[in-house]
This record gives sequence, structure tokens and C-alpha cells, in this order.
Amino acid sequence: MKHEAVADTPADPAHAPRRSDATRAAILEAARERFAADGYERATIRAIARDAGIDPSMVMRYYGNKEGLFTAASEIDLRIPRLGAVPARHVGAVLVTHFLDRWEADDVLTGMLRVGVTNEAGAERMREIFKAQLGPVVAGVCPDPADAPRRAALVASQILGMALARYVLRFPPAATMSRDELIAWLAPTIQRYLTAKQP
Amino acid sequence: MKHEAVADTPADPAHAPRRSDATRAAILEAARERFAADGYERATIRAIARDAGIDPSMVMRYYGNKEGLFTAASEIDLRIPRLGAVPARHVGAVLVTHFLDRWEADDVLTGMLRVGVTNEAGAERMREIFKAQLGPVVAGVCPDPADAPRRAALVASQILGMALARYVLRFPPAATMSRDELIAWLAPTIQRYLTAKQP
DNA sequence: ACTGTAGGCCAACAAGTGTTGACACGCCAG
DNA sequence: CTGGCGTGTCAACACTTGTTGGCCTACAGT
Repeated sequence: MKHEAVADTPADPAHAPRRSDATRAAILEAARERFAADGYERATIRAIARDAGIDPSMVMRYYGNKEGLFTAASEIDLRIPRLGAVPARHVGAVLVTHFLDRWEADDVLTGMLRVGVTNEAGAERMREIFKAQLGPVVAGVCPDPADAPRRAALVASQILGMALARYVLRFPPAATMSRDELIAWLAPTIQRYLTAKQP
Repeated sequence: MKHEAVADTPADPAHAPRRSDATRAAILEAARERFAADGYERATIRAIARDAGIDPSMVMRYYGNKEGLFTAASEIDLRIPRLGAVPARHVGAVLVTHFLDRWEADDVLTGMLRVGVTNEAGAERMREIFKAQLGPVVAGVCPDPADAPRRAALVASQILGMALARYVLRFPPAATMSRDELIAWLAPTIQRYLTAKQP
């Protein structure tokens, strides 16, 4: 309880910059990489601290415990683009392209997937992220907002499935297929899930 | 090295039945459940042994080490049906239906997914299984055998993505959607991946 | 009946885990 | 200058992990 005032939410944007901000950022970056590469259990606090070049006890002081660190490290923005501007017939292709980009931009999404599969807190985090960020976008382009959640789930299943096969499991054909070919195959699927009438 | 003669491959079908076969089976069953529920790291040998009602050291004697146990516990048969008999236009629906059945029959596939995502040996195992069991079936129904691997990867991505969303991550809409509705949505996707001309 | 051996349990090992508390340095306000 | 506080290290804790070796029991072959 001693360091409570220090350890509590650093998310306050109006907070004065602290001298330790660089360390905090280094910890977070190292944590993201380790969680992405190893999953929750095998990503040890000691390894993360070593990567960040500091003592493991600092991680505890700044983030409370391992779960707190994970929570802080897994604040994810899918950065889904506005779909209002793109022609309704192309939203599938735009979405697939975006997710391929997003997945290759950094290893945050791979980490989310690795942790979400073996850790209930990670799974809950994924549900929140997709509900909050993909849900509204789907609701904006599908015919009847009432079945937007179902359509979003279908879209998520295909997007996540491809990411799983290509970036995590590394199925040879999925991992080596060209980006354009992949888009050509997946875009119609996503398009149909988004806009086709209920089968 | 002492028990080498006992610990070596029990897969030999012409082997005399041993008194310990019941114990071996109990260990394997407990291991499958634990791996499925907890993933590789959190499924401890001690917990598996407790479930099987024996001492942890027995696991070591019969399966060498944890990885050997996993190898033995993850011999998986997808039980994909012969598609030669079904009309070419229905293979998508048949395949989706089968995989939903197979996934709900036991928790072996969920375990495979949980372990494959965080463990390289598990990933390799998944690649083998899908290549050996899904590959030939796809090659049998798709127009040009040359691009069968790509089509199989696409099929796998959608199948695994749905299993991930529905059975592992438990996305609310994906987990609660009715089986028939799910088939109606997914079957055309699989059908297209299998038989449509290259886009 | 006797003996070897397979089946099983117990206790322990070394290593690694998350986590904690005490202590040292250096900055900044008073 | 001096005190307090933020930043950081060190050493240790209690615990769990995979794994090992010794010992006991009971069955099977002779």
C-alpha cells in the first residue's frame, strides 16, 4: 500500500510528466513484445524487466502485478477506417486490406490473439475490443442494424481465422500467399457477411 | 535409462496388453482434458496425474516428459467424411456441418487450438494434421489440384476462425448463433473457396 | 514356493515464478 | 544546506514447476 499514490492510474492525460515516463514506456513496449511472442504464461516479468533494462520490482511498483501489466499493455486500437466515404461495394476489400496492414504493422494483435486463447482476461479484452471497435463500423454499413452483431461476429471469424493461419500458426500456403491474392479471396466473403441479405 | 524398455513406443498394435494399460489411458484422457482447458503451460503434470488418480512420476515413466505426453495426447483424427459421394454443390455445407459436429463432440480440437497458438510443437502438429487430413479432401473436390493447398488454407482459415470465435473466445453472437444459421452463412464461403474459379 | 520384474508411491531436487521489503542514490523545494 | 520523495537496486520470500531416484508391493514365470 506504500506506493499507492504512485502506482495508480497513469492514464490521466492532465498529469504532470514524471521523470520515470521513459521507464514506464520501456516496460510497456517490452511487455507487448513478450506477450506477443510467448503468450501470457511464458512471458515472465523477469524477462520483460530484462528487456526494458530495469529491475523486476519496478514492474510491480508501476503496474501492481502481472495482470495489471497485461491490462496496460493490451490497450488496443484496431484503427478501423471510416467506411462512410468508401463505396458500399468496396467495404469488404477495404476492411480486409486494413486488417492485413494492421496485423503486419506491429505484433500487438498477434499478442492479443496469443493471450486471448489461453487466458480468460485476455479473451474478455478481445471481446470488448471487437464489440466496441468493429461493432459500430459494421452497424454503419449493414442493411438492418438489428443483425449487426451477428454480421460482425462472422466478419471477425474470417479475419481472425486468417490471422491465425497466416501469422500465428504459419500454415505454409496461408503464410506465403501474396497479399493481393489473399484480398481477392477474402474480400467477397467479408462483403457478403456485411451486406448480403440473410441466407 | 532404467525403464527404457517400458517407456518406449506403446503404439505397437501387436503388443501384448500390459497390466498398466488402464493407467496409461487414464493419464491420456486427463491430459487431453487439461491441455484443452488450460493450454500447454498451465496444464501441469501434477494436475493431470491428480485427475488420473496416480502419482506424477508415473506420467514421466510412461511418457518420458511433458512434451512426450503432449505428443501422445494430441494424435488427432478430424474424421473428415468422404466427399466423393456428396453432390459437388453441397460439399461446403457438408464440411461446415461436419466440423461443427466434430468440434462439439469432444474438447480435443479446442485443446489443439489452445496449444497450437502458444506452443511451437503444437503449431507444427496442427500444420501436419490439416495438411494430411484436409489437404487430400480438398484436392479431391477442387478443379485444379495445383492450387489445392491454397484452397485448403482458405477453408482452414474460415473453419478455425469460427471455432476460435465460437468455442474458445466465446464472442457472444458467434457462440449463441444457432447451428443452422451458422451453416447457412458459412457454407457458401467454404463452397466458394473449394470450387469457385480463382478470383 | 521363489524370485524377478513391472506397477506404484514418496520424498526430494534444482530451477524458475510472482511478489515483497529494506536500502541507496539523486533531484528539487524549503 | 537539508529534508523528503521519486527512482532504482538487491536480496530474499513462499511457492510451483518438471523431473529423478529409492523403496515397497504384488503379480507371473519357472
